Amino acid sequence: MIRLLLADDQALVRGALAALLDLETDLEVVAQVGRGDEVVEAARASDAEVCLLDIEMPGLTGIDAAEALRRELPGVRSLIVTTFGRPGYVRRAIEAGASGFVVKDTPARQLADAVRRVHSGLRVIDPDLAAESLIDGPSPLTGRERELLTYALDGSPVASIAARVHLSEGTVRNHLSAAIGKTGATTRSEAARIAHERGWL
Amino acid sequence: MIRLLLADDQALVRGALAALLDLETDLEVVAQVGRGDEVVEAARASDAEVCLLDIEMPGLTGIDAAEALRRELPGVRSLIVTTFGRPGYVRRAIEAGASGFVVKDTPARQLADAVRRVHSGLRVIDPDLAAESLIDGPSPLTGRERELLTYALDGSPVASIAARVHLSEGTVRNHLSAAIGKTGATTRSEAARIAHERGWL
DNA sequence: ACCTCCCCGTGACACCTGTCATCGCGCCGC
DNA sequence: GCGGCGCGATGACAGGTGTCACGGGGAGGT
Repeated sequence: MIRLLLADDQALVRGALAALLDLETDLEVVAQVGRGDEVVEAARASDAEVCLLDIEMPGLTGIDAAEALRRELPGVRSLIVTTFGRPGYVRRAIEAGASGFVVKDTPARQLADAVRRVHSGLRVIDPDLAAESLIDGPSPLTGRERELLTYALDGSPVASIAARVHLSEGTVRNHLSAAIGKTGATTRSEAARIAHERGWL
Repeated sequence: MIRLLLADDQALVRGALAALLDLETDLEVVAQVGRGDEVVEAARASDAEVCLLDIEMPGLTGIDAAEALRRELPGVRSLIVTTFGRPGYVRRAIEAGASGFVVKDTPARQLADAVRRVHSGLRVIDPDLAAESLIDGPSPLTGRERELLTYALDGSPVASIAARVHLSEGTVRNHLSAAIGKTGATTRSEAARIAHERGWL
């Protein structure tokens, strides 16, 4: 009997996944949480063996939760199950110690298998995503560029970004100009969108 | 026995919802599709009574699918089940003839109840969303403004938008300026983001 | 020590953008 | 018929934006 923890902020999806996995005779959902910062505690309390983690969650990212799990409960394995197959996510998930990475596009019947493989110590990574994350490599953005791009995501003017980070307007424009060059964009908001799609933020 | 059709582009979620709903003794999932433009055909072939429709799907929006269902198979009721509780979505869903609107945040056990109510002819609408969609009213955007905002969503410069719709650069700027005023934004990409969040696109 | 890279800043320049006033056209509704 | 409104367009202007050249400082590697 493999003991599972589910973490997804959408209650309906969480409950549905639980129903799906409980149909398998060798799997048992022993905990469900809706926030990333409740994962470690719930995993400890429920004595889970494998944690299915969504990435976009309040409190803590699924990737950060995987890292916390590796640190606090090294015996527990994590499997990232997410909507977005952003190449950068795969890389960061693996670096965070996750044992698997599947997108929510995969057929339902393959999920249980993925769980079993992860439980037995194997790595499960969506092959298309693995290839994609290899070809465009790691993020070329520096720390500042990444930060400023996240602030540019909503289309704020440079002046308000500069105020938020306590920097000169010129400096902000310089960093963003560099980011625009690295993403192949022509506008800061286009650059922000591209970086976001690739999981660089 | 209530006959259900599930439409969601994420295979895992679709399968999981099927598992969840099949646990109910009075419900039966008789069809599953991953595209909006396959809904009507599948509903007819499977003789479904209630259709659970996600909004964001390839081919056809869940809202448009609901409209097509009302036109082609008036006896079939639709229940929108979506990730995003954008106020404008609720309004458009109701106008398209949908009988219900729930977000994927709702507890799993309430979904089956929502299905039963819709099947019995009642309307099921998330109360918070209903209130929200009343207070900020219908979209104030004109057709052109809406179209240009969708092109502005990715942060394209005005010049490329103008080229795509075969309009003068000045005209595009005028329309976008109007949209910026109506959304309370200060930048076209901020306006695009706001309009998108409210379901005006 | 030297080089490289990231960070922060300034100044200047060309270009893009948002706003406004003003025009003409066509389509409704009253 | 006349006003209102959406649509397309032009011109002009202030201010925002992207780019480049050039500084200086600090951390890390050889």
